[in-house]
Amino acid sequence: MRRYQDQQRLAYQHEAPVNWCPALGTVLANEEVQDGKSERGSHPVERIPLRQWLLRITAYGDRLATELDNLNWPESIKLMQRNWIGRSEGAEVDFYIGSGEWTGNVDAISSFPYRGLFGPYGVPSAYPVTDEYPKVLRDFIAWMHHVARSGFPREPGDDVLRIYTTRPDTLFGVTYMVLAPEHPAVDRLTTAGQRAAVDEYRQQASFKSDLDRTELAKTKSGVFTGGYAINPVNGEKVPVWIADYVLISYGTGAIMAVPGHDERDFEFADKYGIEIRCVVDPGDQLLLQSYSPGEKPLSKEAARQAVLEGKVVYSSPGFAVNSGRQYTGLSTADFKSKITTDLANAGLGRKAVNYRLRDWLFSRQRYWGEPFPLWHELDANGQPTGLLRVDAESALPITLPEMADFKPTGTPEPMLSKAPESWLYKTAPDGTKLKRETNTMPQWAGSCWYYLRFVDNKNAAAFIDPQLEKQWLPIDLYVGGAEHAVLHLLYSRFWHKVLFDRGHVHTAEPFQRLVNQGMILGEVEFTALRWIESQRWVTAEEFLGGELITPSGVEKTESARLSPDQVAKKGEGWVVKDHPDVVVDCRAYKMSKSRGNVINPDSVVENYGADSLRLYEMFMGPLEAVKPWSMQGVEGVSRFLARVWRTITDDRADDVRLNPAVQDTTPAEPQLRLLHKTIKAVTHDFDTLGFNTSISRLMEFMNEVTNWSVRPISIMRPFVLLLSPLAPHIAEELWQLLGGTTTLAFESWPTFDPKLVEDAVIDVPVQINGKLRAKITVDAKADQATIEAAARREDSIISQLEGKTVVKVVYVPGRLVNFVVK
RNA sequence: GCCGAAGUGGCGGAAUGGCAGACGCGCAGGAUUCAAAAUCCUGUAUCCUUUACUGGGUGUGUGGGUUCGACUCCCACCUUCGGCACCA
Repeated sequence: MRRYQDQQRLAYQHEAPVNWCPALGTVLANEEVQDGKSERGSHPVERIPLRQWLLRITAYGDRLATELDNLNWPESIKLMQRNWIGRSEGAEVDFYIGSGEWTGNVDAISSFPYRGLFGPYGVPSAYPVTDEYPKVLRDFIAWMHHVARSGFPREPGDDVLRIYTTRPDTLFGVTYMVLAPEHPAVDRLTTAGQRAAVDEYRQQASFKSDLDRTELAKTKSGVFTGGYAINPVNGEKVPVWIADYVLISYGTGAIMAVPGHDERDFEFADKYGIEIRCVVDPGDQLLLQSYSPGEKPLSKEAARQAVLEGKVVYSSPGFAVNSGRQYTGLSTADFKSKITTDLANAGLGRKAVNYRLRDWLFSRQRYWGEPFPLWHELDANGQPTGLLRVDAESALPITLPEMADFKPTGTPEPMLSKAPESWLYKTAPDGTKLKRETNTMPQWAGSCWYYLRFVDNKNAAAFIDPQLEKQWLPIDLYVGGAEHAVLHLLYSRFWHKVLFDRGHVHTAEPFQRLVNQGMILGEVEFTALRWIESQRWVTAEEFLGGELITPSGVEKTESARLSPDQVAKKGEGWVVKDHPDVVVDCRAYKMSKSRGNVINPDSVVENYGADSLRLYEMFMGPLEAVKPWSMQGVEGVSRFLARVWRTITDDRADDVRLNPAVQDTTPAEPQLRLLHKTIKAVTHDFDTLGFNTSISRLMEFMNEVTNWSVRPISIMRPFVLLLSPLAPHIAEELWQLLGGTTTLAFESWPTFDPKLVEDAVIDVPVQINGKLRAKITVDAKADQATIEAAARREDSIISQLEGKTVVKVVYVPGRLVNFVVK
């Protein structure tokens, strides 16, 4: 009972190889490791076995994947999460291995007249089994008989290898099996003759880091264990190998290998000379996906022939061949569903779902981080008994102890194990000695629920008031970076669902709409290659060589930065101004310390002010686009804000006072029109998150206003309101100057009068065959006949229409007139 | 290799299928100034044409298509950026 409960818990301890990062002094979750390096700081990550805390996020894998569907998120982020979760459907199948000791005439197994799962004579036990067959075959038949009656066992027995496959339709194409090197059945299967080789391979595999495994992904390696298993669908004996291309942490850590229809298996079988058997006929379709290493593309029919002969791997759907009487001829999809049912009925397999997603490694060895509210029971000798106790709610939150030194030591020992004894130990009322859990939570623990706490952050009785939760959540719009796609944005969805299941929040999803702001890159850089020794530029011609042979030997190149006035545009690209044959690379890079292109916002604030920084970031381009930084761009918006300031204040006065041109008068109609058009445009742009265009609207407004000798207060006040979300500090000051008595944060957003945004006369472009030939100015309410007639009066139109026949006139009300002529 | 996003002046970028290049930067010329900074004004895709800021051609990565009309929609390709990468 206790063990079953522990198997279901959302938080559990588990000993397994984990991502240990010595430089950060902590273990990391899979999501925090990229290309074998830490996501923060790019430090090397090793795999070492450690007992760690995990959160059972895989239990939510299905919901985390399917409930993405109704969210208003970028499709690319949804896809990244779905790929990371990596749900796949297939089947688990047991391959019989018996005790592992196969004595007697084992070759006879393959000549045994096996007729498939449900041949006309029923299960294999219907065949006469005599002593001439080896013991393992008799055991196999007895086992088949047994599982046919008792059903597929919940947990695999020691006498089978349980595999997971998404292609049960290729069971007849199995020519070997592969276990992960760490698989528990390896010992039992390894024969005396193969023992040394197997042990050596396992040893090597255990030292390989994730990075090594990826780097070596090009070439497969493995070792034959010497052992065999029996394929349940045809009774064949199948050699069992170990190889590190099979991962212990996915599926069952064991696979059936079908080299005819799986590229990895094909590569492996090709290398080790294992039989490749075709069981899927591609027919006349999808042959483009077939793959033939090191050879020229084949014609359609030749490619099909190569697949059928097992010379080329084919992993797409098709029609079954060589798959026994019941299955041959079936389409891949039909085959899958039929054999899955048949296997289940025979107790040999079952439908199964697997996830690429792994449980979330949730403990860290750093000092900073929330301590776990857990105590380990200690026995009389001070050793942990393995039993845990949980802190009472009243003891929460657990605060970190005061420690003089809390820098990471570079060992996996948690920092808190050096905490003062008073913090570390206590005795329970029943006399049991207890020691605190000394791991801490990762930084994600806080970001998983901060948005809930923000709503009600002073509440001492609950983490959020249920009424407030109902009122404020879910979050309508969440702006965040795409780099959190499979980190924070996945983790917090998981926590939110747990809270939802327990009734603490009323929606299953925390963030309704997600917008990814694009990354800001460093300033654009010009770089060109230079020979290190001679410091000469590498010309386009030399570049193809890559190395220069000089009297002193081989000369290498380095890349060097150029200033904008050293380069010139030439055709599509850039070249060095003084050496037009030297190609210059022009692009912006991700900000990084190592590249030295980091822009510190503090120094921008210091030089230009927080409003300029904010306004520039909004003005750079679309919110979601990746954009390079430009100091000159900051200067531009800074100039705009200065112009706004001078337009409203008197810059010749010593103190801050209103510009004499700003007066409390009735605005003229053109002034009102400009204001209302601006209100309309800015409001629209805010709704669509088009902040860059809303700022250009404000700039256009300003370009007009600076020409006005009288600037009515009733025009300037709404303008300041429009500006305030983008440049709040300067807006606030101007607001007060314009007579605002309280902060403009409490003012309501200005509205526009529809009558004032329509013009009385409009310019209508006139096209001939879709080309612009003239523009006419007409009354906004003019009808088609009037506009067409006016267009025909234009000189340029008259001359263009001369001698031609108007076939058709396209008129788009208020937009354009187009004469189609012959 | 697989998946996703994006390609428009010297640069960042703008354009419900309807005037391509708004707005800003940069650059050039001018005003102001003893001078400079700051500020203000004018011009600024490209080629041809004209006494004329005249008129015309070309032009939104490449090639096709749909349409009266395409930066925008469809097909194929190229390039760049981002993500994943033995997941059976």
